[in-house]
Amino acid sequence: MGIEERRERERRQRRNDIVDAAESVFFSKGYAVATMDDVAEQAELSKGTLYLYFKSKEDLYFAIIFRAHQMLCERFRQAVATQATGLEQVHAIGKAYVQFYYDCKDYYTALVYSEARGMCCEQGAEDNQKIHEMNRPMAILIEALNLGVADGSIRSDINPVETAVILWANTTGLMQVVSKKGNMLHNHFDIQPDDIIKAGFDMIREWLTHGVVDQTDNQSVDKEE
Amino acid sequence: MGIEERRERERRQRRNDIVDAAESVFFSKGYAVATMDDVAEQAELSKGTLYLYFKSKEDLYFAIIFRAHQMLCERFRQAVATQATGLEQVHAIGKAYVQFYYDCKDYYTALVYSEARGMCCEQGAEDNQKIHEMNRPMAILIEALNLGVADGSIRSDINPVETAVILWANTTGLMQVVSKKGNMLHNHFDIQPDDIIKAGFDMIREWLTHGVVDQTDNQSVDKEE
DNA sequence: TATAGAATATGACGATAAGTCAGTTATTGC
DNA sequence: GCAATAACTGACTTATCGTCATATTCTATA
Repeated sequence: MGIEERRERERRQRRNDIVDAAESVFFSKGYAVATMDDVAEQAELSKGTLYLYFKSKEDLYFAIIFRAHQMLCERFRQAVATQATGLEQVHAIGKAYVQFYYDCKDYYTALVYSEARGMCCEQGAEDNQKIHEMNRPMAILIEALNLGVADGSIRSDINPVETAVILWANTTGLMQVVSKKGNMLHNHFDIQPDDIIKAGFDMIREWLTHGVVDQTDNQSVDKEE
Repeated sequence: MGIEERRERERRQRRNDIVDAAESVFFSKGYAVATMDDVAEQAELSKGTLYLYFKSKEDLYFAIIFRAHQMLCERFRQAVATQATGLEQVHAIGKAYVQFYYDCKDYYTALVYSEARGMCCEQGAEDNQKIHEMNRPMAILIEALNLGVADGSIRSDINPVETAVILWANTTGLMQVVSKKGNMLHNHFDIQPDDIIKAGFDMIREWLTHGVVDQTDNQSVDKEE
């Protein structure tokens, strides 16, 4: 009997509809200002029903954050797929993160919110499935670094896991600064956000290739002394 | 007549007492959970009085954030004062930031809150005095980088302002990751937060000194090929 | 010293919004 | 058709921010 299955399917669908409504409301008014009544109205449901599917307003935001993670992951996967060497994969991941910021500011904000809350480890995500899902970006980065060390495009004296954490930290920090202080940097110091991002990426690339012997291209290879 | 002056002094004192009370309450219960009634009780004042000195709960938190900025600045100044070369000054600033995190977790949290809100430029700080004060850390960093380029301890092909922004972004990103995901990193990837911090600093140092000719010490100088 | 007026402080109250729950409606199995 | 189960509702409770009419304290002056 497929009734149970259909019920389950409809339940998932309804849940999804609620997240859609929440997204539209949270993104347009802002999470803090938006109310659960707003979401209920948008979803054409009563407020009580929302609480049958999500245990709190923040839990509902978690669902949006999870979507953001999945979207980012998908972009990372695509970025990696287009590049042959580990170094270029790492670079492509970084670019994908920046592009994600420009394309999906609201999802990016949700991601930052989750990082600021220290999710994807202890609270919020009870089941291991989600924990794994949320560490996926890091895993992709580690893979790319491993490949880079193996194919010789990245210096071999690094610890891929440590390096992945550092690159992740650098990139998120960079985007955080650009997104929150971009205007100030422009007004007070007369520098363009894009230049900052480029310089940050150059630094990483230079460091990752420090001491690497050139093979195919002569791009960003050390030539001193 | 010094009455006006005394009034002003007492007003400042009262304001300060309120911030003290708010600190004790916000830090022990957490900003989100703490209520203005809690603060009022701790300050031995009525809630209404709080609003004579601060226009909102968040405004009161701003005052704490400002204290945090001042403390961090002071530590940066001291860090710089103990070092002779620009490179070591930069390193000392980074260490001071990490130490600030370990010594003053609550103030650090307040700082992160302010950065996440994109303060120290548009909202929150109306007067230019405070804006300047809150960009001070960056200014100190730029100074150190300029010195480093001048004294030859730092490579000369960098833009000090851009570099300061990048180093700031890297370091805040690093500490953010360590503070929010430290446990996860330890449990899932078996790496120590301290190792991450060290590796991140090593990367910066190596990059800053890339191509620099050794002079007095042989620490962290390029020696490949 | 007595008092008008200014500065400061109070706490009950209004407004808003998260979260609950007793009751209603829809669906399913028999 | 009907009992049982699942899904849904919206009025209500609770919590807390911020306000404001009122009260208190302080100061200058007669």
